[in-house]
Amino acid sequence: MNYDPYAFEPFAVTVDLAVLTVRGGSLHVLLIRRGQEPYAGAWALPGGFVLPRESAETAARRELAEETGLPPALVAALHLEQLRTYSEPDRDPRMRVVSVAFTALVPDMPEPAAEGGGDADRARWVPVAEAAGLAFDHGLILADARRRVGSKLEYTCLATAFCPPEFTLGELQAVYETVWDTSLDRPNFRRKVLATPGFVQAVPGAARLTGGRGKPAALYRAGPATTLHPPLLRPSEGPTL
Amino acid sequence: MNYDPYAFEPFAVTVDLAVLTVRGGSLHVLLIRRGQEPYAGAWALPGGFVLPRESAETAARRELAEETGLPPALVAALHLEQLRTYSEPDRDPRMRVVSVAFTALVPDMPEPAAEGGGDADRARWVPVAEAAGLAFDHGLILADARRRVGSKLEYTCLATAFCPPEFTLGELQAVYETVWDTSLDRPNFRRKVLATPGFVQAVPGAARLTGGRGKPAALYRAGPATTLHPPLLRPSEGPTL
DNA sequence: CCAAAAGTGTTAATGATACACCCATGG
DNA sequence: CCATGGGTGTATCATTAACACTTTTGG
Repeated sequence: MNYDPYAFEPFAVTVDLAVLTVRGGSLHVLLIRRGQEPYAGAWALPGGFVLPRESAETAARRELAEETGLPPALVAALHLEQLRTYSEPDRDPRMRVVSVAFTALVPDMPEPAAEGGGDADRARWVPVAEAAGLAFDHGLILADARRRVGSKLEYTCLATAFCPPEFTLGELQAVYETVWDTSLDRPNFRRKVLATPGFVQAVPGAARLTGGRGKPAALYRAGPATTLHPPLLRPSEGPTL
Repeated sequence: MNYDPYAFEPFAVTVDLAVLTVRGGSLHVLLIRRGQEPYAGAWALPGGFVLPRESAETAARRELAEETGLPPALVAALHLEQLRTYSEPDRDPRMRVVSVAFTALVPDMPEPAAEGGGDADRARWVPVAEAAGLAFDHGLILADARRRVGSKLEYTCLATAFCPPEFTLGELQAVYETVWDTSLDRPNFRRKVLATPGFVQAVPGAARLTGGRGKPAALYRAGPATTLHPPLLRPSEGPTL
């Protein structure tokens, strides 16, 4: 164990973020269009270098704020979770780059471009189904993030992170249906959610007209619970984590 | 995004391994006694530098083979899984070290010291209950590993990784009871395991005298399944992952 | 025969599934 | 008044949990 800082070819340490949201019935990911080689013109996950005095978590929030126009308050509060670290020697053609990948879940929001600032004009929400040919190994990272989010919905209360502060049970169900790409039985979903203590809390008296037509739906807020016991298993297939 | 390799203070990238086993009714972790400062004399997780042309996974197996006397065949085959990456700026007092932590599960085996070679004489199995005051942030890593393993037992077939190639259902149940620190109902455990296709496969005709007394138990091998559907939930508390 | 460990059976409670049905709103 | 989405009720089935019981071995 030799700790001379210059004993080895230096490693660069970066972060990459798979920021997911549910928009109009399909899962979207926040991508940046690359301006330089390699992969110039290709879409990539937002990310960048970890600075000498930063943890990876801190760097992830900083890069997200810099590269996208997302409001700082949202970036500070959003649910950020380590996915895994990607360290294949040739994942970046220029030098040795080890990247710590994170997953973040956000409610639907306007295009980041609208907010402006920094590199935000190159950031866009892209349906994951259309996110092929990403730069570096970002396609792999995105696939891992989807798998992870899908299985976390089963046994955690994470789905509320995809919803605005106040949401209807129909919206919450749409999150599950979008991420899992299945349809769920509404009455059963509703009972399951309401039977789990601390998953959601009713907002007294409030209601929202969802799509113009139909009965106004009651509003709920995310509750204090973080785990789902027993879990809400998706139909027929097994989680892979 | 500047990719000059020397633009930043260099980061060292290391791996740390939380290698767990079940021995005599309690969970043990493989530790190395440190020979040099800092933390000289303290126990630490095995680990070391990622070399310039290695992935973290490769480095983890190499370091494990070098630092402990574990047989190379076992090291090559063992279940190794990324836990998470620890990147707090001051986690190592000497320089900036980002560490990718892994968890490995192995069946009970002799003390690595007996096998000799390398630094193996400083490696030992220590009950996790007694593993306090570890070097660096290794106490945190170990705690994270325990949590992760506990919740993976719920929804994966991973428990067989703690068992020798052929094992009894009593031994498998002991793995669950040891990791979760609970007791399980034997008939129900048995039914659950046998009802999950591909979890275990009976070894025809074979039987083993477990503790001298009692009826000989049938032997099983790990099956091809990797996930448990529905999960085998531990009594009363929620997983944290 | 007794203790210990493996293995089988039975029942009640719990949770999941699949529906049928009613309510409130906009057009 | 009807289409649409929200919300309730209920019968049925699968899974779990609790516990009594039988079997096979060593001392």
